[in-house]
Amino acid sequence: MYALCDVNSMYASCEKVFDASIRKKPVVVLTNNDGCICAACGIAKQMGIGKKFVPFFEVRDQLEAAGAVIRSSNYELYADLSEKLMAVCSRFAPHHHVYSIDEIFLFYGKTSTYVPPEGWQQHATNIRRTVWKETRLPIGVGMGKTPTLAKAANHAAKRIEGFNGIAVINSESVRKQVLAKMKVGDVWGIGRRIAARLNDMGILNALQLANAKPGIIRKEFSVLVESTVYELNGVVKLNWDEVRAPKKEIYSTRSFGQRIMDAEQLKYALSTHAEIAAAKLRKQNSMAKAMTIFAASSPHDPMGYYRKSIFHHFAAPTNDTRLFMQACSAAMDKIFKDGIRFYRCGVGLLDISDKSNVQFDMFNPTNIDSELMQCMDKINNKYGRGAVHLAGRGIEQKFAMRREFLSPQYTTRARDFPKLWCV
DNA sequence: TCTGGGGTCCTAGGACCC
DNA sequence: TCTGGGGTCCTAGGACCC
Repeated sequence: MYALCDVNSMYASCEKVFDASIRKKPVVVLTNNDGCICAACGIAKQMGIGKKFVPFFEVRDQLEAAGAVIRSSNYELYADLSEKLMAVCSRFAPHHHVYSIDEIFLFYGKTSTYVPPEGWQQHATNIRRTVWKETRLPIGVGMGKTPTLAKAANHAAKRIEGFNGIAVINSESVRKQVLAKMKVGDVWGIGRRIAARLNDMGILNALQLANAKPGIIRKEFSVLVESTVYELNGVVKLNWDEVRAPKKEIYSTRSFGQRIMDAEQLKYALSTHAEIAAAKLRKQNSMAKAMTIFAASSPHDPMGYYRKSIFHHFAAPTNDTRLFMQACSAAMDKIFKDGIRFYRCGVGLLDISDKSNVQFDMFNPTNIDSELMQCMDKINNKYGRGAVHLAGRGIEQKFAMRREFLSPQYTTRARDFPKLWCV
């Protein structure tokens, strides 16, 4: 059995955890740089405001007229609450995999006969109640025989009337009931494009997709969509190891708070991304043998779109931030161009392999897992990202994010700790 | 002011080489 | 009858997810 737990409009819910005064108001959270809307609480959704990924400046007036509470992304807060959430959920199953900041897969083992003493329905209820009690985050719990069915159940838990946050697909009748009420585009792995083509073929809901002939789906689309068909029928195609497979590419990219036209600042930004991506790489115990480094103007820039990327090979697989930063410096000459209003930049680590499979290179000893990097990771994990960093990313960064509506750092900054007991 | 998210995986097609 | 390389590597962009 698989379970998927996820938080209802995570970012908006997090904003409500420490601020009781906004719990009954429509809350809308913006993306980095206050660019777009990325989350809206249930109340806001009911009012028809807060559509995901609409540019903020286009709907600002409408939101203010509706009396919405507007917040910038307070990523430190969400990450911290996410960690607590994952700790609670993971207590309930022998295996877990954190899938995103607000989603966790639970796996109860291959033996399909296992049922918890209290039964699946009650088990799911217990997870949901415990999470609410210990974190004050509302979650939906979906369970099914495959990851895709667990996802579908989770969708039903939140969207289909009568489920109230919990859905367990453990019989044919429930499976059909849930899938019949689910639009094919809401199935995990079916995006806008494929959904439109499926609709043209007369496949409108998830049950119709489940009943389609796998061979035909494979021919029309891909092996991936074919796997989805099997999974909807309870046949596991995405086994546990695949669900938690290490990443093959790791990126760190961001748009700037303000446009950048200065070479030094661009280099600092790229170095910062190298640092972030490298830490992610080490966290999954991998090494990278290649890297892509890019910077670009805005696609909306009246001067025209400029984008330049540089591909860099390392002599041997590495996870050393210093080498990644050197590659960024070397790429600068080719990427930077005077007069370009740089809007975003980033790096990607490619050609990734597991650390344990990497050979020590006697001519290039920097590829070994250095103690310095391990030490940096330890300090940063304990005191927060950037507690220590290499000088290459600059002391004074001028491209900080725009976060005009930031809530207090309730959990990560001493002076912002909630003081509700004084009220 | 004047605004437009971030991450991962996959692939078509161009550049380059022999 | 008509046609005329093939392989590798990188880049840009699409598709999907949250």
